[in-house]
Amino acid sequence: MDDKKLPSRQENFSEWYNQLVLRAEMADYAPVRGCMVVRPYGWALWENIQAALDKRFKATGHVNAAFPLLIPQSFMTKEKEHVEGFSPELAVVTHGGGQLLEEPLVVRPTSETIIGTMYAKWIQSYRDLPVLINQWANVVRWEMRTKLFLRTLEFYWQEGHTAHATEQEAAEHTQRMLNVYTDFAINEAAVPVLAGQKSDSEKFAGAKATYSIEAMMGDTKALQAGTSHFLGQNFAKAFDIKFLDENNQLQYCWTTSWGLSTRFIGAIIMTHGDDQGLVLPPNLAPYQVVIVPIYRKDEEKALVMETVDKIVSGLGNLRVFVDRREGLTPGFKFNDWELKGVPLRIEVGPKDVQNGTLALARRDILGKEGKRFIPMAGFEQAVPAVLAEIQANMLAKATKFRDEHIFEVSNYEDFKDVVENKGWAKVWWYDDAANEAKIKEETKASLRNYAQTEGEGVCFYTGKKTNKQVYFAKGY
RNA sequence: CGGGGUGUAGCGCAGUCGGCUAGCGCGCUGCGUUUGGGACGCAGAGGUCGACGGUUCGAGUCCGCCCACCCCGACCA
Repeated sequence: MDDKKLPSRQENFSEWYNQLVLRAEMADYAPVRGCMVVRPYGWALWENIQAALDKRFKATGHVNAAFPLLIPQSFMTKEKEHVEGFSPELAVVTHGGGQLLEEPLVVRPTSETIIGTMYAKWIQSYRDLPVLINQWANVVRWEMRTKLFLRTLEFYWQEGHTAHATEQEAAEHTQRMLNVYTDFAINEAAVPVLAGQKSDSEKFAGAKATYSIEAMMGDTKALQAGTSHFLGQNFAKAFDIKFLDENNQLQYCWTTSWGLSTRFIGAIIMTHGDDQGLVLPPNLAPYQVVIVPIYRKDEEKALVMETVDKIVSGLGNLRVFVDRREGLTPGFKFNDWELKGVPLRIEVGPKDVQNGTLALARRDILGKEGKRFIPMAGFEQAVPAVLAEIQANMLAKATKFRDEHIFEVSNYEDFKDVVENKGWAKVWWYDDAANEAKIKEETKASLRNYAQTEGEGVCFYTGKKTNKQVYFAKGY
């Protein structure tokens, strides 16, 4: 850990990730197995993710609320598939106030049941619909194997829960929120994702249909980065969520739920990070710009800091951090902020003050290539412009990488080679849960989601005609 | 739950065949010199060697049991 350099992604991607998360001070291991502490720098990134999503939720008509952490155990058993899916991973509270509880309480693994219960109480008429509520919350799932951000016993997320009068409206809303996630991932996080429906075997416990956004990590493994579920009337029936329609007919609601979690931080790290550390997209980075002042003597310091102050006030709308730490060399600070992934570094030294210039160093392009001097005059426009370039470049780079690692194959031999050594396989697929399970068993690759496809082809596995194309890949 | 690994200073590690005062690097504190790509000198602080039990004149070291964490597999946002 005290080695200056990280392990390279090439030689050990997993170790690279673990050390990076710790050393960049994103998170730390908690005293309880499988739990993590999200450190201030990691949480600041999460806050920016929250802000970007929350803005989009509000724009699509949602309001925020908070539902309780503890759920009566009996609630979890009301929807058949939901129980089966979640019972293995529930944390259960059996005692309270020193007494054995009459009914155990589960710590929410997700909130469909408790929110469904409340919706049943609140919804009477079609005039009450739709109900569009989101909550920012923590949830607990007792996972066997954990990894910082990607899978921990407790994690933070948002879960949206909506109730609608018609099937079509609920189905459209499921799609709308999937689009919101896609837009967020691409335009804020610069994480190119493929949005599509999950196979039946991969769908949410209790859903009619699950949709996901799938991202490709730097080791070409797939990460489910967000999900949107069409719940049909499953939960409405289990929790008695009913309304009277315009014709005075009693009907069950159609509901949806959708979530995106702190796992997304893992997606950002593994999509953009390099051997030098994190590379954070300007739109979400806790600090968009770090200024490293360079000086030797007090006279120089005074001059340099005067310029630094000018820059800070000139960049009032940006998240700027000035590294005022004494006793560290500029070189150390450069490396330190590169590890932390700050998109743009501004160096201000005596020579710059004298020449009326600033040195800009881009995080997405290391070394001399990414370093250039700009005139002090007009930096207020130049700096945001560079940030926009970085944002665009990061997306382009990640998209190129992803596209270069997706291969269309038409037979099982090629398929195995691709998912084992090359990346994702895009194939024509005739739905068959047994075959899907067999492929997963044999190759470790899972069906990520259905591609947006037109036309017809021949299933690579069965040779049957089909109009569906899917992505298979090893996943996190 | 299976397989592998690791527990010695905040972090990373060494500690030989059981031996006397438990060491190294980084970090940390103080002072000075440094500062445009991971600075240096000097002086310091910091340890129930994961826990329990055993063998022994003597245990970080040997034996037993337990615990914790990490990695790889079966499940998952």
